[in-house]
Amino acid sequence: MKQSKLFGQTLREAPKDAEAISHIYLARGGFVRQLSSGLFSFLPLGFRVLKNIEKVIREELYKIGAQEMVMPVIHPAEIWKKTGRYHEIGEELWRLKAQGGQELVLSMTHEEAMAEIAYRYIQKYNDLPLLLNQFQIKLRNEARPRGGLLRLREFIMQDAYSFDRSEAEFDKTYKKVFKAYQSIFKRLNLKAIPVKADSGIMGGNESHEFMMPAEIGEDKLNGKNAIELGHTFKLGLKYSKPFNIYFTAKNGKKELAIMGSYGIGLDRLMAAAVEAHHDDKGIIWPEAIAPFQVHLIELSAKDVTVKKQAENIYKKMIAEGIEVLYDDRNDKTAGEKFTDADLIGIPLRMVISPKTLEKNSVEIKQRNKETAKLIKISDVGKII
RNA sequence: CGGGGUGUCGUAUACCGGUAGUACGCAUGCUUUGGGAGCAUGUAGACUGGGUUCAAUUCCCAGCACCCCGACCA
Repeated sequence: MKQSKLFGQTLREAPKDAEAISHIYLARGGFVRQLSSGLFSFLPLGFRVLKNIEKVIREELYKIGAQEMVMPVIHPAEIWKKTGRYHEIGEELWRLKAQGGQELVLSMTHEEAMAEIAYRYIQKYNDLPLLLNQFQIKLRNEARPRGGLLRLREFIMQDAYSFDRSEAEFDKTYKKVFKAYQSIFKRLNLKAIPVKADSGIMGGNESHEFMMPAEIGEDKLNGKNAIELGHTFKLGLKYSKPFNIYFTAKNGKKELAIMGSYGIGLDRLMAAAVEAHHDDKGIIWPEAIAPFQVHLIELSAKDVTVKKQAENIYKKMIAEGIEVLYDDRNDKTAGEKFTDADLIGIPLRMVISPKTLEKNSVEIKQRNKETAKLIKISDVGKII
């Protein structure tokens, strides 16, 4: 991607409403744009991060056999009445009506919608165990959205649902997802401490929250603030019963499937990554989710050779499938390019200028390191 | 939902009961290019409604929006 064409703009000043460091940097870097309270648009840079987060989660869940699908965000109120949650949940559940009067709700989570599917398709012993996953919008009529992306009215959630034949089988599944979640947070270089939690309105037997210590967090962990990155639920028969999710066991008898659900908020995870990885100049993205792998910067002035070399390197990297943001802007000074690069936070910065070209080299610097070093242009391919 | 606060160019802000200013951005030109460049010329703004007043962006009231604290929270 050529930066001269990149949609979005870095800002010297954060919008005055932004208080959370993640909100400030994501807004200043041109990753997101607030539409309204708790509602954000993702600009190209932010969207790339979001998609990378999705990719990491997808890979880890795929490893444990999750199948991906997707369900609607508008549900008939009927299925929420079936479990009683239509009346248990207050204003946070958005309710609306279709033409003709059908009562609908906006999905704040998908247990009901999933149970409705499971009821139809789970029939025999061999249909289980089953683990289904989706990335889908969640809508919650929050009394108070806050902290930029930390608490939203609309957000993208990875939510997986498991169905098992016995408690023992479910325990295995639960542990597998639990481990997958730990792998996900590890790949994002986030410290996520699992703690037993109240399952709240989700019901069921037990749940675990994955908590990341952070000053801005709104949850408590050993008396300190923390951000909830994910939540896993042992739902037991809470949804299986009202939705009659029966399978025929080996002995020919009908038995209820045991259900679990597992969720990670992608937007919040993105904000948490910034909260955990930044300095006073900007974001330091974990490699796994950085919007680009390499930030190539040319400081050519009027030196056409530098420009040409930069273009060459850019094209080579593209050809090799390296995700590179190429700062080809002619009207920006070195200082401004560096400042933008620090703010945007791509893990590896590569500078080519008359100075480096004299030595047939480019300068590389990791965003999280202080020192830069020169490498030969011919060796650029090996570094990445 | 209770409490508090704030609404001025795209962004951050200043001042003010009587002509709304600055910086950044953006545009054009010239100069410039290793840590947010210089000069010049442009561009663009008072949340909405009502009240007080000769006159309201400014004071008062209401609404709306946003932020913060709390309650709630998958």
